Amino acid sequence: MPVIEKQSKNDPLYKMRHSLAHVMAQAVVKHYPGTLLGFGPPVDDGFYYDFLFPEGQGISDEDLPAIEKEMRKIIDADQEFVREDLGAAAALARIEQMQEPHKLEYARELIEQGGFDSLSFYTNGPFVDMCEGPHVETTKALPKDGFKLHAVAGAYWRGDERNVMLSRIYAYAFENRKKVKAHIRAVEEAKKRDHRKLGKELSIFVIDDEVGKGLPLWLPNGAIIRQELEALARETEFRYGYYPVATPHITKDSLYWTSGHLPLYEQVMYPPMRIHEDAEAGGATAETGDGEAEKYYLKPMNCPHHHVVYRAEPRSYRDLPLRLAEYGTVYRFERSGQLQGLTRVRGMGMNDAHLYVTPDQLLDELKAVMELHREYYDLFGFGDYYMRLSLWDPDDPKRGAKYIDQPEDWEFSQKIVQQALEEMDLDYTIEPGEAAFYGPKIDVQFRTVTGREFTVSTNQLDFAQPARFALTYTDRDGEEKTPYCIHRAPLGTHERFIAFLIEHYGGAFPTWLAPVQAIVIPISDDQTAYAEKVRDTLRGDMIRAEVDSSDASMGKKVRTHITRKVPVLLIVGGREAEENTVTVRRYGVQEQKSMDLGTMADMLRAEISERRHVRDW
RNA sequence: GCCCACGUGGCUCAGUGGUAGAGCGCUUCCUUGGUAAGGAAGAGGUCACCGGUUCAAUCCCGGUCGUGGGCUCCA
Repeated sequence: MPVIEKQSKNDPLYKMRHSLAHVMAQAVVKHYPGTLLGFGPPVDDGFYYDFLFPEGQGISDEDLPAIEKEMRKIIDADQEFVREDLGAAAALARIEQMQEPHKLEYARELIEQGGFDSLSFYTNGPFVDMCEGPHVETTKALPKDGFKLHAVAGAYWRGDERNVMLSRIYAYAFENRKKVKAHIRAVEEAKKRDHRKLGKELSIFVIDDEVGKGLPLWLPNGAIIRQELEALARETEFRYGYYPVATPHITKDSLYWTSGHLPLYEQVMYPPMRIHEDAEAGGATAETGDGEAEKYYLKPMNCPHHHVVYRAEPRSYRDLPLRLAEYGTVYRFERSGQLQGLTRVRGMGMNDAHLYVTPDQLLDELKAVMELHREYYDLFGFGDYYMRLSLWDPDDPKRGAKYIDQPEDWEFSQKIVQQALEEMDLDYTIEPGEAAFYGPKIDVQFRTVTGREFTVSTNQLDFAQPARFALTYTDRDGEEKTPYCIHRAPLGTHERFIAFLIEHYGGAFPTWLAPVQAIVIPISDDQTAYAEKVRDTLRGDMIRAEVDSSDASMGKKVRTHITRKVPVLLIVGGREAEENTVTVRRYGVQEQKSMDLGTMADMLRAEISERRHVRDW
């Protein structure tokens, strides 16, 4: 079964990082007496530890070198890691004596709710920590130059913002100095592919204060990429039997009461416009205190509107599955600290669709949705992603508040979603308790070049919303029945998806997506007319071609357009003009070839229309 | 929103308690050049914004806004 397994704790790197975290904590407590401890686990590229500094004290990047120095002293001191197991009562007494309130809280939870009857402690030198281990034998086994403290960040105790905010110190940690250096270099290297940097260099988008944070403006280059993606979706969805719909950006509050987004989702929605139709003034005026005003919200999701489209006409089982698609623009009031380039924005164009299906169509439709993902991701050449199956948690004491509490619906829908994944032979992880409130989810996870994981596509099997909207179809037995709804968004949102495309290709887009597909470079002004003819020939084939008629030198022009990652450079001099040919220099290819203009145009057109992501001529 | 850092011409970044500089880009001129920077001249900044300290602030202090790294949440 292709379920992805989590990493082992006995991994030597895990032990080393975990032990270094203890060493760092010891160093921090020595420098800042009275500091309290939080958690300090290993992470993918090192470790962190959370601290609560004494009142009035804080820490910043400038303090890190001193802590590193202290850590090296501890490593040199060759402290032994000694494990001790204490029964519940003794363990609690021990922690109380340590005066570590966070550790105490966690220990109580482990004992009272986790059923632990003993807890383990690790001591190295003067430092004791409640910890399940394992650790290295002595600090001497730790690489003195294999770590680098690199960031200070705030982190709420237990990740809950109602709790106190701790100071987290992050460190990179690897087997040796060379590997740390290599990692830091890789991080620097990755920054060059960051979509924010390339987005600026390649004039794809801007985010301007005066428009609003999280509200990107698409420059012509970016708008072209959006159009190409929409064309791809339109064609693909047509082949898969979807119908397009279009719905408005703003909507009265009542729709969101029906859908259940109000009040549950309200904190993520822009506040409503309150509108009072003013007959005398012949327009609308904003109202504040008065209950007469109608409230309109910017839509945070497309599903309620699609449900209304479904409801607009009587439906028969013969109409199902009914697949309604829209690149709908939605707005979500994300907290300012969450915003990040194009990956986290407040206004976004979503590749959305809702599939209304009968129970016996569910499996095939889910599989078709998975196939659609595969088709798209193969087209783009994506390999580094995984599916995440989010289920409900029947053991959650608060499940009634978190989920529609209909166990038999959960059992049925989870089983069928997992079956679809299995039958499509996809790799996936299982995340209990992460489901949507109305059904299980399949998210598709990608990583940015800077290592952050994001959901690109989210898909849900919804057994609850159709009933809220009283959606029905007449079945063959004449009964009115409620359909299931599948939410799917394989291309996610334009914003996030294009961010990934920029990083995935390092800005060197496949020709079909490239804002400028071909640049014609005349060698001298004498060839301007021929260059324009070449350009116009290509434009006749709907190829985005331009002539560089600036008075820069040849070498300069070539350099400029390579820097802008234009897929095809066409050099035309006297010889080409005479022979009706072009000299082709492709991005990333050193050697060039001379080709007949018509032949070149045919090959380029084919590459674009087939949306090839490899350069094979 | 909260913690930490940062905010100098379009971009990348120097710099100083006495009101600013480079490279790239841009404009103009010369150059008509066969594949990753031809040459010259020029324009362009109330040093994010507001307030405070000071004889004097871009530089010091406070606040605001924005950006980046985290926490949480999510497409």
